[in-house]
Amino acid sequence: MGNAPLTIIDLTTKKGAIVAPRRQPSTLRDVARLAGVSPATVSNVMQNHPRVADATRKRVQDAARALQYEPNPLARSLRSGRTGTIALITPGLQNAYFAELATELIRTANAYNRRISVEVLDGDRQREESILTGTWTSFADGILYIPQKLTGREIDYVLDSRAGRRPPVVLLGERGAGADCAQVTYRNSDASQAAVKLLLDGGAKRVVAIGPHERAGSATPRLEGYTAALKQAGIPLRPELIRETPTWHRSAGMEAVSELLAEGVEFDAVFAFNDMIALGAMAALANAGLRVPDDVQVVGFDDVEESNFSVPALSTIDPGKAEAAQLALELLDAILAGTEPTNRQIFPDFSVVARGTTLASPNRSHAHD
Amino acid sequence: MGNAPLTIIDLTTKKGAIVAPRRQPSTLRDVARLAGVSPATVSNVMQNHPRVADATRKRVQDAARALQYEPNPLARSLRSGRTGTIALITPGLQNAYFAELATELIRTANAYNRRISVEVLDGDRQREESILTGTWTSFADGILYIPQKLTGREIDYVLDSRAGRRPPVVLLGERGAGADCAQVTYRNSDASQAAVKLLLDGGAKRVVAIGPHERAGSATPRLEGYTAALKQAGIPLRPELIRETPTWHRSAGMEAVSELLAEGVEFDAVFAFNDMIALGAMAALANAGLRVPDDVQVVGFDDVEESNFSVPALSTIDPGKAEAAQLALELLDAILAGTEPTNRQIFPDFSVVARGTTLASPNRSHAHD
DNA sequence: CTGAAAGCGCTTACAG
DNA sequence: CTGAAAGCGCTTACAG
Repeated sequence: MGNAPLTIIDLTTKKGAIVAPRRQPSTLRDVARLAGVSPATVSNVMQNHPRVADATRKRVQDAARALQYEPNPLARSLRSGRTGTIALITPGLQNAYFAELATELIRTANAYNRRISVEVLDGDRQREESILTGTWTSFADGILYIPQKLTGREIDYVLDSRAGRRPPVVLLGERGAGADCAQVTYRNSDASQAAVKLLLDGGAKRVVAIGPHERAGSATPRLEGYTAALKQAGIPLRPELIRETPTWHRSAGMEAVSELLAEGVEFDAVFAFNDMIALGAMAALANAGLRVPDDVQVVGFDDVEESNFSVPALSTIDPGKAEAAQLALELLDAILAGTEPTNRQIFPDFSVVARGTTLASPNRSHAHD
Repeated sequence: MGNAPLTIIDLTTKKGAIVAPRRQPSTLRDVARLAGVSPATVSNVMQNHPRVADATRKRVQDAARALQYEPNPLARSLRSGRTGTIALITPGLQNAYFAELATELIRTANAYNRRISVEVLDGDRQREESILTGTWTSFADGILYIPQKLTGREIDYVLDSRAGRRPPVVLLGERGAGADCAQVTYRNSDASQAAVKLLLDGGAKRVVAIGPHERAGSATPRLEGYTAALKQAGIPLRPELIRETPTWHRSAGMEAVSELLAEGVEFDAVFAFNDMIALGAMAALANAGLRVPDDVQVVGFDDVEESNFSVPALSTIDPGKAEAAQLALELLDAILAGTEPTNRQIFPDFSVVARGTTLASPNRSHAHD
C-alpha cells in the first residue's frame, strides 16, 4: 500500500483506476506529530488563539492541510460543554408561516455558526412535554420554543422538573406568556390596527374581521387592534362583521366570505387574521364575481411568500419574521454567554405591506416612521 | 444545605418558598458510588445489557432515579462513535411538498430514536457543496439528501473530497441520479400515467399537461407518463396542450390556463405536474366561469395537505411520501449497521387519490391492485 | 455476573 | 510563546 502508484481516477468510467484507500480521519495528535508541536498548540491554532508564533501557526496549518484534518466536533463539545446546536421546537412545518419562520431561523443560525435541530409538535400535550423534558433536546445548548399547547406555568413546571439545570429557553410568539423565559412576541395589536387603518384609508366603511376565536394566542390582540382602529376612526363595531373561525386555513376564509354573501351582509373590506384566510376570502370573492380591491379591499397578516403571487397581490402585515429570528437567536446567545439582558420581552418591528388588494397609497410604510 | 427544610414551592406566588439550589447534573460515577457498583455496571444497566443480576440492576436503577441521572449524550457519542442524529439537506421548507416530506422524516426518525438536524439549501451551488462537505453535517451519523443543483457526479466528487471517510448518504427524489449512493425515488412515470388514465376514465378527450420543463428532475418522467397514457388510449399527442412552466407555483397554473383560454384552445381536463399548479389552474377556471369537474377535470400530483381543502377537493397522486420517509430511514439505518442491501434504488408505491375534481369512480385506488 | 483500566479526541488551566 | 498533565462523561474489551 505504501508505495502504490497514485492514479488519477477516471471519472467517466472508474475503470482501471486505483482508488485511494479510505483513510481514518486524522486527529489533532497526528497533526501535532507532523508539525512537531504539542497537541495543546495545535488546539490553540485551530481556535485562532492569538498567542501562537506566526511560524508555528503556519507549520501547524500546513500539517493540518496535509492530513485533511478536521476537528472532531463531538470531542470538542464534550470538553467545552457547548455543541453549537440549538433545538427548535415548533408546532409544524406544514403551515407556511411556521415554515418561513423556521427557514429564517435556520439561516440566521448558520450565520451564527450554529446548527438547528428541529422537533415538530403535533398537538399532543404529552409529546410536547416529553420533548421539552427529553434527553432529546439535551444535546442542544439552548432551546427555541414555539409553544403549542402548554401554558407559561406548565412550561415552567416541566422545565424545572428536568434533570440537571434548567436549559436556556427563548419563547417565540404569543403563547407561553408568563413563563420565566425570555420571549420574542409580535406587536399583534398595533400591527392589526395598522392593517385596518390601511383599509379605512382606502375608503372602507364596513370592515369584516375573519379569524377571532377564544383560544390563547394571537387572535385576541389582533381583534383588539381591529377594534381600536374602528374606534379611532369613529366607526361603530358591528357584530355581524366579526366572524370567528375554527382554523386559520384557506378554507376558513372561503367559508366565512361565502356565509357573509349568503346572509346578504354588506361589507367593503376584509381584515383576515392571517394570509391563508385572506387568500381563501379572495377566492370566494372571485367566485361571487366581486372585484378586489374595487368592490372589496382585503388585507392579511404574516406576509407569507405566497401572498406575493395572488392576483392581485395581497396587501398584508409583515410582523417582523426576519427580525424576530435574529432577535431570538441574539437573545439565546446572550443567555448562553451569561449576559442575559434585563429586558427579556422583545417586540420586533412590523411593517405594513400595501400591495394590490388595498386602495390606499401603495408605499411600503413602516411601523415607526 | 444538608438539613435545610424542604418547602413545597408555592407556584402561584413563589413567595416565601425555599427554592432548591440548582444542582450540577449527576454523572454515571455518582450513580455508581451511590449504588455501590462500578461505573461499568451502571453503563451496562443504562444500556439494558442483559447480563446484569436483577438485584444489581434494581439497585442501580434506584440510585439513578434518586439522582435524576441522565446519561450525557455527548460523552456517549464520543465513545460509541454514534450521535443518533441525521442531517437532512433539503431545498427548502416553503414548498408544501418538501415541508410535508420533512415532517414525515422527522416523525419517522423520532420513532427510530433519532434526531433530525435540518439544513436548508437556497439554490446556491456553492452553499450546497459546502454544506455537503462541511463539519456542519459531520456531527451526524448519516445524511438524507434531497439534491437541488448538484448532479450525481458532482455529489460523488464532493463526497469523496471530504476529510475522513465518506459519510453514509441516502438520496431522495429524482435528482442526483448516478451518484454512488442509495436512493429513494418516486415512480413518477407510472404514477403520472395513472393520473392521466383517471382523467380519461372520466371521459376526457383533450388533456392539458402543465409543468414540463427541460431541467433535471421529475418533470421528464411525468411527461413520459402523460404521453404513455395517451398512447395507450389511442389519443394523439397535441403540442398545443403541453404547457411548459418556469416554476411549479400556483401562479404558473393560473397563467397557463389563462393563456389556453385566451388562445381559444379546446380542452376538457388538466394534468398538473404538482398540486400547486393544479390549484392555480382551478382558480383560473373558476374565474373564467368553468365548472370543475363538469366542464374541466383536474388532477394534480403530490397529495399536499391543502389539496383536501380546495373546492372541490383536488384529485391527485400520493407518490408515497410517508413510505419514502420510512424507506429512506430504513436504508440509512441498514447502511449504518453495515448491512447495506444490494438493491440501493428503491421505489415506494404511489396511489391515485380520486376526489372531487375528476369524474371516474371515486374510490381511492392503489398502484398494485 | 462484575470491576479495573484504557481511551474516544479534544480543551483548559497551569507552569515554565 | 509552548508543553505536560488532567479530565470532559461515557463505553468497551478484557480479566476474573
